[in-house]
This record gives sequence, structure tokens and C-alpha cells, in this order.
Amino acid sequence: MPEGHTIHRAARDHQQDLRGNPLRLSSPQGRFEAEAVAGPDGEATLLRVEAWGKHLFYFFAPEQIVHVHLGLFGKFRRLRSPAPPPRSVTRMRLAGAHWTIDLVGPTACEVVTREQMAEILARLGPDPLREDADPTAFYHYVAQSRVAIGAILMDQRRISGVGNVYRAEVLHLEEIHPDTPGSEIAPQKLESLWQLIAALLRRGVEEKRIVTTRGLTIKKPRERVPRAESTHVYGRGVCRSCGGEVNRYMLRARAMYVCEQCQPRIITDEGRSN
DNA sequence: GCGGTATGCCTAA
DNA sequence: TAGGCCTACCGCG
Repeated sequence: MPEGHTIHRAARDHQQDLRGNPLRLSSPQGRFEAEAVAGPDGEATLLRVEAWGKHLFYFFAPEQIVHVHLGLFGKFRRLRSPAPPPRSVTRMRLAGAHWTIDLVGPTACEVVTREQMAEILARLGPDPLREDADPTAFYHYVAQSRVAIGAILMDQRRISGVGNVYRAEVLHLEEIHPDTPGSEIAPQKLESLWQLIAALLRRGVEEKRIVTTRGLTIKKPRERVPRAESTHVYGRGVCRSCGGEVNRYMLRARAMYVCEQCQPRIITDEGRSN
């Protein structure tokens, strides 16, 4: 689940569910220092939740911040309060009057200072889902970089929030081969790539899942739709657009999916020597 | 029940 | 580049 859309949706939902009223913060698994935020009674008040890329920041009164990063396995569960006892693997439980949020399997769930939060943000590139996103630095970096665009999109220092599914899908939709060096991409193409990423991430926030195809509509909210039904190339054997074979290979230790028909390589003199 | 895999990312070498 | 972290799910038998 966790690319940028999941994180922003969680920020929105958790803020709506929990903000303003006292809640009980706990660490059923015992690996999160809940008492550093809540005190021994476990009570705390959530002021707001902020998302940046794949990072979440929960602000508690008066000056406490909990940083959450889901990593590959992390998941939230939303339960009606009063909720049943948490499972032993629950890293953090936020129990509000109406809703209880359980967090399982995150890479990070830790109390941070404002300075530490600033350090985390300083390592992150612009996030297309944020109102204040400024893609200028991303454009500049890509325009002068020989690094493959497929690698750049996964580098959270350059652009934050894109994960392995969106990477494959946006490059396919823009008809860019993942191995294309950044500097080979025309400025206009790059802008349209950014806009597409923003639009698809926004759609992901609304639909609570990654959907990059046009026609797909979910009939029942909980209906399980196979991954390959909602993508063009990711996780597929054949390209949804042209029916050609999808090439799967590893790029920066992650599986890349590309349709060599729809996404032709750009051959340049420099490119040939690489 | 077991092994492989997954939408992430850090560190050691 | 490989290994480690950490959880859930799926196909296999």
C-alpha cells in the first residue's frame, strides 16, 4: 500500500478521526515510547497530522511530534472505539472517542524533536501532493543528470512520494523508457511528467488505492481487484495499451516494468557508449 | 505449514 | 551490491 497517496490519505483521515479530543496513546508491542508523548496515564491530544512524501508527523500538545514511516510492510487499521484488544504486533495504538487507529509493521515510529523533523524534511525533495510543492529543484536536477529517470523517481531526495508502482506507471503513460538519462528528457516532457505524477497521486488519495487506468470503476468499496487490473505495466505480463510483452528487470534493486513498444529507448551518441 | 514475494529504505562493505 | 528490518498474503502441496 504505502506510496505517497497512502500517507496523505492517512494524514487526512487520522486528523479527522482524532484531532482535538483527548485520546489514549499506547505501545502494545512495547517498542514505541508512548509515555514520552502521553505521560504515564497515556492521555494525549492530537493537534494535527502532516504528510511529506512517505513520512507522517503527528503533532501532540504541547510540543511532541511522532514520526511514522511505513516502509514496505507498515499498515494502519481503523477500528470503531471501543476497539478490541490490540494484537501483540501493534506498534502504536491511537484510541480516540469514536475511532481507534492501530499501526503495525512500520519502519519508523518514534518521538522526534522539531530539529529532527527538520532534518528528515531536509532530505526530501518536493512532494507533488503538497500545496506548497515547488518542482523547480526537481526539474533542475533531472535536466543536468545522467542518472536514469527510473532511478531518479525512486530517489526521495529528488521527488518524494513516488514508489515502485507509480514509477513504472507514469513512465509508461508518458512513454519514457526508465533507462533514459534525465538530461535526455525535454523540459516540456518533464513538466508533464510532474503533472501526471501529481494527478495520479491525488487520484490515489481519493480512491485509497493506485489506479492508473481510465475505465476501471470499483463496484463494491471493499471489492478486491487484482493489482494487474488497475495498471498498464506494473505487475503485468502484457501491456494494457498495446498487448505487447512487458519487460521486467531490476533497476536499483527494485522490479521495473516496461513496455519496450510504448516506451522506446532514446539512443544518443552518449547513450550508446554507456 | 512453508517459501517466496511485496507499494521502502538504511547500513556495511 | 547484499543484507537486514518487519508483516501479510498467496500459491503450493
